[in-house]
Amino acid sequence: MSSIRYALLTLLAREPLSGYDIKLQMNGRLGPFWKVGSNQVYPELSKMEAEGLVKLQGVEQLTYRPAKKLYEITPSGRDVLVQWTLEPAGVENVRDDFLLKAFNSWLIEPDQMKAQVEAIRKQHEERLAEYTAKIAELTPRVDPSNPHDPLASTISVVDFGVRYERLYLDWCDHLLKNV
Amino acid sequence: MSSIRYALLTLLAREPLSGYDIKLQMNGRLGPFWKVGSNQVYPELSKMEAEGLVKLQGVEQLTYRPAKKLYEITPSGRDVLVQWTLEPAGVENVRDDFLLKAFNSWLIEPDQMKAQVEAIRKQHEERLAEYTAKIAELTPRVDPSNPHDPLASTISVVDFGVRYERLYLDWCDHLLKNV
DNA sequence: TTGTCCATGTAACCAGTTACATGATTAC
DNA sequence: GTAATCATGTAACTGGTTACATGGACAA
Repeated sequence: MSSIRYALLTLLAREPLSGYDIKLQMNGRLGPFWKVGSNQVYPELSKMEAEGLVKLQGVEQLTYRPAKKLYEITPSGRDVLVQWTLEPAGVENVRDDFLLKAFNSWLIEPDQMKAQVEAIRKQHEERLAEYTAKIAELTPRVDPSNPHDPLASTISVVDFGVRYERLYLDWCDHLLKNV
Repeated sequence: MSSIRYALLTLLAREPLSGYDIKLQMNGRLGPFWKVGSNQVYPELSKMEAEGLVKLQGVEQLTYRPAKKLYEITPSGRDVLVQWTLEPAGVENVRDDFLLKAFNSWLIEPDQMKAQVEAIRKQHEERLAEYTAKIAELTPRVDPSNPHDPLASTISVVDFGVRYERLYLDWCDHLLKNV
């Protein structure tokens, strides 16, 4: 897995953002993505600024509020991002505690397992609803004549999320039948 | 995400293993799981031994080879594992570099993206074949009369893997159509 | 002779989480 | 008066990756 560096550049390639904005976009649910903490975002932005991948576009100061530092991507930052995007990717392992718990289901009673599956199923149902709503919101705003519309890329990724949540629900149903 | 501690106990609950065996089982592909390095396994086993979750069952010494330390789970280790398995789980984020690259697809040419998708698709196809073979191998060995057969739990998890790889392939095909 | 397998382990480093700190403002 | 939001940042800790070290056996 690569550093969060590319995740930051990915968002900045679309629009100028502050560290705080980046945190919101990542920890909110624009796609089934990363989480980041402030301790990663702010130092990384400073580093990238020093390396010229990003530059301070301006500071928004609303008197009573802390100053907001808006960063924009530089041409060289964009190059680095494009370069990375073109590098071949590898398969990532799924790391999900619930899979490990399911692997241990033989240790517990079927009723207990059933309760566990139902609990996780509910949470994934909620995510599915969020992703579906997001797709419904974005789809009419895509410009189909533009092969470089970022929204189309966003939808592809959220679509992955929808498919993933559906798979999770199907799998849960399958477990419930066999338990 | 929880510590590898539970991953180690999960494997030891089924059979006594050495640190090396654990590494092989995890980094090989019994399920779509964790990877671990020796630097995590050996110290963690020592810690767990000190806490009485695990104990040294014996040492296998084949003259010319390094001594192999076999650990087995203790009743208290089993308790801890069962307790953890019964704790409610949360939804885990999918963290896959390729999703981030797909999110950047608007930055590159459709042809370049097509090549990227085809490359990752191939790798996921291979994984699917592995998982399918694993299921075919395990299924006839399950004891259906035993509701606590660990093999059934293993199959459930590998089945998740199969479904996941199918989803990935479908999604790739969908991308290839729209690019 | 170069490399891989066996089996243990250590060292150095990078990534990620949780918690804390500031300080004004708004909402309950 | 308590908590949340905005926006920056630091500190301490845990988790994870990569590389290295030993040393005999065996295969290309």
